[in-house]
Amino acid sequence: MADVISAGDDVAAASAPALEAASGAAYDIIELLFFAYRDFVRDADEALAVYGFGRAHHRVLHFVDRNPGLRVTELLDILKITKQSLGRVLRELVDKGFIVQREGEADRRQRLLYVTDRGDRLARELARLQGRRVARALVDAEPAERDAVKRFLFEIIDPEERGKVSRLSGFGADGRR
Amino acid sequence: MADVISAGDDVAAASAPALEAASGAAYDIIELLFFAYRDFVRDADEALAVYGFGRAHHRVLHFVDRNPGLRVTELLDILKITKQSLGRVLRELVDKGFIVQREGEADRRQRLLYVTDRGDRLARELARLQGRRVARALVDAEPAERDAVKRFLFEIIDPEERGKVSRLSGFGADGRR
DNA sequence: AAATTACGTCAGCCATGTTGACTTATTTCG
DNA sequence: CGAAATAAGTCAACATGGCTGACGTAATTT
Repeated sequence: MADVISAGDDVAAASAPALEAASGAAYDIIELLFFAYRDFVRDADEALAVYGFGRAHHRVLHFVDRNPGLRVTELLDILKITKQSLGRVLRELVDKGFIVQREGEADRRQRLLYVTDRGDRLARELARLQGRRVARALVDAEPAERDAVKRFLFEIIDPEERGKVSRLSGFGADGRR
Repeated sequence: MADVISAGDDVAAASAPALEAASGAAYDIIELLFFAYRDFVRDADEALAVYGFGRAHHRVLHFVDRNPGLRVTELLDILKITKQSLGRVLRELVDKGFIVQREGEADRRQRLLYVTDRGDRLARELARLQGRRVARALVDAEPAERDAVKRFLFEIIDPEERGKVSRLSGFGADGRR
C-alpha cells in the first residue's frame, strides 16, 4: 500500500534516477501541502469575520493592496474565478469602505482598484498573521533553503502562469529574486 | 505606484513597496502558496468529475487509501470538518462503490473505512496526477533541497497537529524520514 | 444502571464557486 | 464614420462543500 508513485510517462528530459528520487518525495509532499494549506489559510479567519468577510474577500484585498490600480480583468485572471463571483465580494469590499474604484485615465472603461487606508490596514494585519507563520517556519532555514522553498512553490505553478506571477510578486522566471 | 493615484483622497499612499520591504521572504511565500495551491488542486478535477465527485471526495478517498481501517472520528480530525459534512461525501463514495465500511472487531461501534479496488484505482490515478506535478517541481532539486521543502511545509502546520501528521505520513517530528 | 462514545441523519443556512444571458460605456479597427 | 471588440456590471438559477442544532441508536465504559 502507498508505495512510490509513478512519475508519469510523459515527464521528458530528465534522467530516470532523478525522476525516481523526485517521485519518492512527491507522495509526502502531496499530503504536506494539504495540511500546510489547511492551517495556513485559517490564520486570517477570525480577523476577517469581524467585518463579515471570508477568504474570498481576503484574496481580493490582498492582491489589490499589493497591486494598486489593478484592473478588474487582471484580478479575474489572478484569482481564476468568474466575473460574477468576484462581483459579489468586490461590491461588499467597496460598500464597506475597504476598496475604491477609479476610472482609468487612459481608458475610461476601466475601473482601477485601490485599497483605502482602512483596506490597507486590514490587508497588512492579515499579512502579518500569515507572515508570522511563514517566518516561524523559516527561522532555522538557511538562505539557500529558503530559495529552495520558493523555487519549489514557483515550479508547482502552471508553467504558463509563471510569467504573470513573476511580474506580480517581483522575482525572476527562475523563482529567484 | 503612488503617483498613479494622483489626488489622494482616502487611497492609501504607501502600499506595495513598503510592505515588501517590511516583510521579506515571508511575503513572497504567502503569494506563492496561493498560486501553487490554486494550480495543484486543479490537477485532479476532471478525473473526479467523471464520477460526479469533487475535491471533498478526493480528500476522503486519499486518506482512506493511505490509511486502511481508518476510523470515522480520525478522518474528521484529519480533515477538520464536521461529521455532517463528511457524511454527505462519504455516503456518496460508499454508494458508488469506492469505499466500504466494516464493523470494528475490538469495538463494534466503529465503522472502519477501506477503499475498494475501484477506490484504490481512482486514488492512485489522482495521486499520479498530483505527484507528477510535484515530481517535476523537484527534478532539479538536490536531496537537501527536497528536505528543506518538506521541513518548511511541515513547520507551516499547527504545532499541535504535527505529531498526527508524522504518524500518518511516516516521517519524524523534525520533518525528516 | 447510567454515562459516554461512535456513528448516522434530518433540516436549514451560508459562502463561494459555476453558466448563461444581457446591458452600458468606451475604445479600436476596417 | 460606423461596426466590432473590449471592460465592466448585473440578474437569475444552480452546485459544492462548509456550518449549527437537534436527535437517535448501538455499543462500551464507568
